[in-house]
Amino acid sequence: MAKQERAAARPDMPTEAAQAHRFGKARSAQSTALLEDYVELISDLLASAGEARPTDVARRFGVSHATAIKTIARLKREGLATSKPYRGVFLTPDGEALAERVRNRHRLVVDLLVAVGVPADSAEADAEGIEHHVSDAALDAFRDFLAGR
Amino acid sequence: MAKQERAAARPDMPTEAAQAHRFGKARSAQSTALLEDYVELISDLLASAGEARPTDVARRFGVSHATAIKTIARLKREGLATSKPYRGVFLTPDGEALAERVRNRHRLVVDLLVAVGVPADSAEADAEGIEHHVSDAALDAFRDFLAGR
DNA sequence: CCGAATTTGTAGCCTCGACTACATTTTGGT
DNA sequence: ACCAAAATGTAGTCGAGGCTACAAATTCGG
Repeated sequence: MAKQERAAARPDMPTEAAQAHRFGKARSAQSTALLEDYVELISDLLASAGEARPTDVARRFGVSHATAIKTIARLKREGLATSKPYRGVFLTPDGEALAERVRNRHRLVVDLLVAVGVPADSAEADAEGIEHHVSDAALDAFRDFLAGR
Repeated sequence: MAKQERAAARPDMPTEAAQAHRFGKARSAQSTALLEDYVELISDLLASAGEARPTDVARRFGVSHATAIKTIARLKREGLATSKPYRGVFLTPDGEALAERVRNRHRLVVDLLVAVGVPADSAEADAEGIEHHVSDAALDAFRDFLAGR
């Protein structure tokens, strides 16, 4: 956290609001993280198996099928996926676009982690948690860093 | 949420279960992220102002005081903080130790981001979300990377 | 030192993501 | 073609984390 701005001398400064905003950002990112993961996995399943079934999704995430179905319902509510009863899940154009963005970002994060010396398997696992919190500015920096070496 | 660690890791764990485990890890990290942030902020307030009051904590995080008080109650349940009615919050030794670890990790992440070219203000904001998902292996790598350049 | 403002605490409600248990539909083997 | 197994869907519960509204304690200004 940003304790660079010392509060001792000036207890109530604009930095405080900025800090609150940062925390809010980090928190709300978490609410979309699940949807991003689902969309990415569904996209993968569609590409590799031709279909995405709730049970497969559930198994991949290590959750119960009921949980997967509920989250898929949320995806549908958000306009990212479609499905008809007992017929598998598909992505809307919006869903596909999101999947693509998420995929690229994930790859960039893994590459960056590996580039600074994180072991490949750790990088893969860490990226899973990190990727949802990386800003566009950071992604640009990652790209430049990876290109210029 | 995500309080239950499922999909136990075994040597013969198939890749699918490994993936499920990674996701589970990322999810459960979220559940501790809030506690880490609170502990760090309380530690800062205690150091800079001599006391940590629920209202200050709430304002810094941009949440209602009721939410802050509930989370502080959880901190107490987890053995990280203590408080008596109307008398501010204090950290247990465990809480202080956690705050110290979190502070160091945050600094490392910010330094790493800056080192790979992320603008300082973005780095500070991004670190807020990222820091809770960085493994020890990655932190070691970050340290080496920062040292060797 | 007393009443008003501030702080702190409590209660009740909401959504999300997880679970289990049960019901229903589809699919596959013989 | 049939029945059993697998997949899918539904219902109800729980804790975390958020909110508002209200109640009680503390602190401050006059």
